[in-house]
Amino acid sequence: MPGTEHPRHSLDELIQAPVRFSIMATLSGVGEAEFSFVRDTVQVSDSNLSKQVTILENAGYVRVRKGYVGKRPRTWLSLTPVGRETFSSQLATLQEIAQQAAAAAD
Amino acid sequence: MPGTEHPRHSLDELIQAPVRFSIMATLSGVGEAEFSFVRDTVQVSDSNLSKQVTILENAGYVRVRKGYVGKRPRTWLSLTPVGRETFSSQLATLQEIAQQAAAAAD
DNA sequence: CAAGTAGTTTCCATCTAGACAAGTACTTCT
DNA sequence: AGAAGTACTTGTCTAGATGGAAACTACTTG
Repeated sequence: MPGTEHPRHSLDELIQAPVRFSIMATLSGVGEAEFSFVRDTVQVSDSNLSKQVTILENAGYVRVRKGYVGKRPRTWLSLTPVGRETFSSQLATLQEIAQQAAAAAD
Repeated sequence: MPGTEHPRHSLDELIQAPVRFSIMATLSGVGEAEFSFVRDTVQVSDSNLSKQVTILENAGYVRVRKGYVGKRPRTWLSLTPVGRETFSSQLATLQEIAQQAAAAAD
């Protein structure tokens, strides 16, 4: 099908990056996760996670909730509905790219 | 499910990059493809494809065969067995991540 | 001989991840 | 009370990745 745009072009650049993809993937598997849980799961430094989360938050993909456990501050992260939708269509696009290859084989 | 490793850890970063992922996807659907076919399918410049293919070749994922059509030089690309295996497990991992995400959405 | 083909390589400009250091605002320990 | 620790946040800096444009290679064709 010439003239058709390759599905790669509809990938979301923001969550293409491995670290952000991983943060989204981690959050997609749970409802809400603590900052430290995500940091340990993705294996990234505090500062890096903090920065990437800010980017994701500004994009409207991640919700940051601050509260306390006892008297200590704590941060919880979760996907917003938009973030969840975006991540799932990113995965769908990836599958589409994989399948488009099979179609081209004819 | 705490304590369980998130599937994202088994993603290969080399083929996480959209252009390389797309090249692998294109090649996975065919036995062997011409350089120009891949270039047009993935919609990437000659120079970019040439560079990415070198990276994939050095990684052992793509085989580059040079020959002639008539008297003109031509390059064919194909996945090596390792490349094919790597790409297919990348897809399986993506699928797994998608399923976890869907499960958490309930 | 000029132009074209099929890539390849170089130059460059941009973008980004991630390390490291320091800062903030408390809380807890001694 | 003062020192140390907790839970991030922010600033600075650098190495590496990306990709377009243009020059280059080695022929072939008009």
